[in-house]
Amino acid sequence: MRIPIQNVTPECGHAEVCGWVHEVRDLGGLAFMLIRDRTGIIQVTIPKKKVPEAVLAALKAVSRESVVRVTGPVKAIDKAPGGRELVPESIEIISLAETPLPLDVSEKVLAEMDTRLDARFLDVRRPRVAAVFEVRSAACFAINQYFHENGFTNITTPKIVAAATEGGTELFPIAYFDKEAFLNQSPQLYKQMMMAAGCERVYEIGPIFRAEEHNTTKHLNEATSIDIEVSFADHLEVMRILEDLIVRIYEYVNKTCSTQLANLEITDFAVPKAPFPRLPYAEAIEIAKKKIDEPIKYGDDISPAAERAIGAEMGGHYFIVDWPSEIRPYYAMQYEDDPSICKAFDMMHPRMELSSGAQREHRYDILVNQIRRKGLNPESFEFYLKPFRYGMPPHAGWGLGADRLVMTMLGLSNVREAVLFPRDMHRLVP
RNA sequence: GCCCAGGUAGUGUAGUGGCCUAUCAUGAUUGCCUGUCACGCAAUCGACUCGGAUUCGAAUUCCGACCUGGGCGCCA
Repeated sequence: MRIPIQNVTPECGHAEVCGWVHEVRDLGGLAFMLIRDRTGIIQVTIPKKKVPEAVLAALKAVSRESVVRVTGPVKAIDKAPGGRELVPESIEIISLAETPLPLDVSEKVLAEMDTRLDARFLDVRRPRVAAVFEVRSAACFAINQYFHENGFTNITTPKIVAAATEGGTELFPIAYFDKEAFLNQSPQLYKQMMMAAGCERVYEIGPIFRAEEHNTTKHLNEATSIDIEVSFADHLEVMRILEDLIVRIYEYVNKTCSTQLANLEITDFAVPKAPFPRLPYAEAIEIAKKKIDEPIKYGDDISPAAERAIGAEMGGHYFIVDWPSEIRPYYAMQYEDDPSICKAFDMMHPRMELSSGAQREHRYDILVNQIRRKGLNPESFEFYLKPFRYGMPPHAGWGLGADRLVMTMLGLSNVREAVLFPRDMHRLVP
């Protein structure tokens, strides 16, 4: 029976371990072989005069990163790493790795991102890389748990859609039998439709696709979005849900991922505190004006430099609220007393935007007017507008970038670090 | 799409016109070595992205292509 390496102790007496050959050090009459599985590394010590002929043959034939099965007695030895070692009765080479390797798993020489992504399967063998995806998995678990505890229904919406439903971003066209179709940029319209379906509280974690030719460390053409929509809620209520969720994710990672955080050399993991500050857009612009040189005025989008300047001032997660209606989508609800601003918000990490959301306009006539005022034709929105004519509750929601969440939580410099197989302008393989 | 910086052994690098038969590290191969833990020692192997131009001479300068990193723009 195979034992995970972290569970191998002298008390086991005898053990069988399976894993990858991390390193071999041959001292002559004595050799050391380090075996790694996802739980840890164990030293296999081979006194050449005392082990079977077949073990010597395997030692000679094996290459780094080959998969092996090793059996033998476990001994407590102070001078061995972890205080224990395995003396092999048998070493079976299950899968011999070719040499040389496309990158150095033992990290003596660090590879560049492009090289790493080309051989991602080897890259992820590095504990510090695996740790990112283990933390990402823990975060996903915390998210699912939070939503289930809070009465949300998990939904799955189509990723193949007929038309550009929101305008703005470029879509990827695909061949769909004899029709034109696209990869969906957002589940926005579908989750709103689920409000008309009476589901009241829905969430989805899924891929979104954007055909923008951007070339930055925080944009990808395929991203993972965490989306919610809540009936009978306003923007303030879904903002509370969002900050609550962020705190929950950080707490859960902090509680369950100490090994992974150690592998990532993160010693100061800080759980943010709710509530996050609410910074009106107009004030955000004033901060940016004071701190950076470029010309900024009310009504502009917030540039990356402005985002960083405001983030430095705020020092932690925060919301930007009360956005000008003209720079938010048609479906954002405007304030009754001042229609020039709307009930939309962005949730920011000091480094970048993580989420945006709003209370939606649920009143059919007003919504149609807002579509017109954006210069769009309501007739092409019929599939979206139809549910609003048959009993649509007031509702609000947001979308949160999962990749950026992991990136900012772990202080990664490039969003590609947080995605197993990132898709950008240049990369389609593997 | 624009701008900037790059492309040298499997990996990561040094090298600004001749001293390059190209540096160093890591790796691979072989040999020696009984407590390594980035083991050590010795030998060997392995590279200038592609095409064109300038020049007596190009890794190095110029032009073009392709590729990569970063910034900006774009990004419901």
